[in-house]
Amino acid sequence: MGNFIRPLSDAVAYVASDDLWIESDATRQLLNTARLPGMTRVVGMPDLHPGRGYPVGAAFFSVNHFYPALVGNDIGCGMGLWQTSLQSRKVNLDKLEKRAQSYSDAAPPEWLEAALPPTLAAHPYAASLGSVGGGNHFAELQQVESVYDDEAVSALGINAKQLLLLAHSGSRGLGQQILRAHVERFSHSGLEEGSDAANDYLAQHNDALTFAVANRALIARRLLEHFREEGERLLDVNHNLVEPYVFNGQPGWLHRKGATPASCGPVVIPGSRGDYSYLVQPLNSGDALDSLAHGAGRKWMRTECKGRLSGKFSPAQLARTPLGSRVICRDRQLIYEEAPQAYKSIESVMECLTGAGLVKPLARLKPVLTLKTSGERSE
DNA sequence: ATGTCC
Repeated sequence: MGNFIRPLSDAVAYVASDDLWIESDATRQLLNTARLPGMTRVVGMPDLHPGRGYPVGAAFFSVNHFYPALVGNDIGCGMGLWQTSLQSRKVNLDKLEKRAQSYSDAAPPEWLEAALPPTLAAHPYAASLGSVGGGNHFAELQQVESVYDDEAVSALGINAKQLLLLAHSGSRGLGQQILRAHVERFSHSGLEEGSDAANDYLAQHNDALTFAVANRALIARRLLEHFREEGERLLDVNHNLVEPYVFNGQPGWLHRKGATPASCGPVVIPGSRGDYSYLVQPLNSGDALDSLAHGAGRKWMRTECKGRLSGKFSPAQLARTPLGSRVICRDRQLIYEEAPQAYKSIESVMECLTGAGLVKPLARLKPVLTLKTSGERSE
């Protein structure tokens, strides 16, 4: 067990194995971030990779102060899973792909007007609701490929003969605006627990969490309506946030920067669009700050993907994956940035999580159709 | 990551 949770210093550890790809830049960022005042425990997940100053795929515990800059711009980013009424064996992939081509990521204003409750309709960022966005966000139809625990899978409300819908998105422009306003006043320094500035940030942050959960629900609702299917939400968890937490009996603040909570029941650890995803039951993981990987994690920087892949693959070729799934993405740059080759293998990440005793796999999910329909971007 | 720098 201890072999998979590896110490880097007194306060810092990371979950890894000999077969896992971890960039030295990422562990360097992990150690740097651990030096912030008040930081007492830092754990890198197996999907750890370098970010802008702070690494992605890690959990950070601090006392007395917390750090909005560490949470980042996408406050409330997370994963929602829906059971759909689409029968797996009846799916015609060509037809499904064609139907998805006519889906636009931005929700029509008249649709939003009818769909939003009054509290959300009045929100300044209401126009973003129901849209997936860019970067690593996606909506994906998945087939239940293997079930390892029938009872747990049924208890979640899953019908293994019907497709699942996984939505990965966040608070869109809202979180961006909250971070920008914070950094303008306080740069990257922390906020003192209980101060007016801290309470003000937390109020905005919590609004963004609610907004992000609603966004994922509206994405699912729009997609299900588009395919004329029914659906039911099975789970929804945030992996970018800061929350009160007690570590070794000491109250403080847990920052999740791409770190899925292990304390909210079963969750999905998604692989890249060309790889499997795993539905898992989290196990006790106080050593890992009650956190899990939030995906496979990047292997290549965004800026190097097109150069490494465009000579070998056309965008049309990358719209079909090794597992037979289809990808809808109108942004030619993103097709390369989000290619399966740019990500670690999900098996290598899962080996670390199971090896460290952090999860029990419940089912393996195979991608069928991945949607990333954000608009054209030239270069 | 982003109602993304016009």
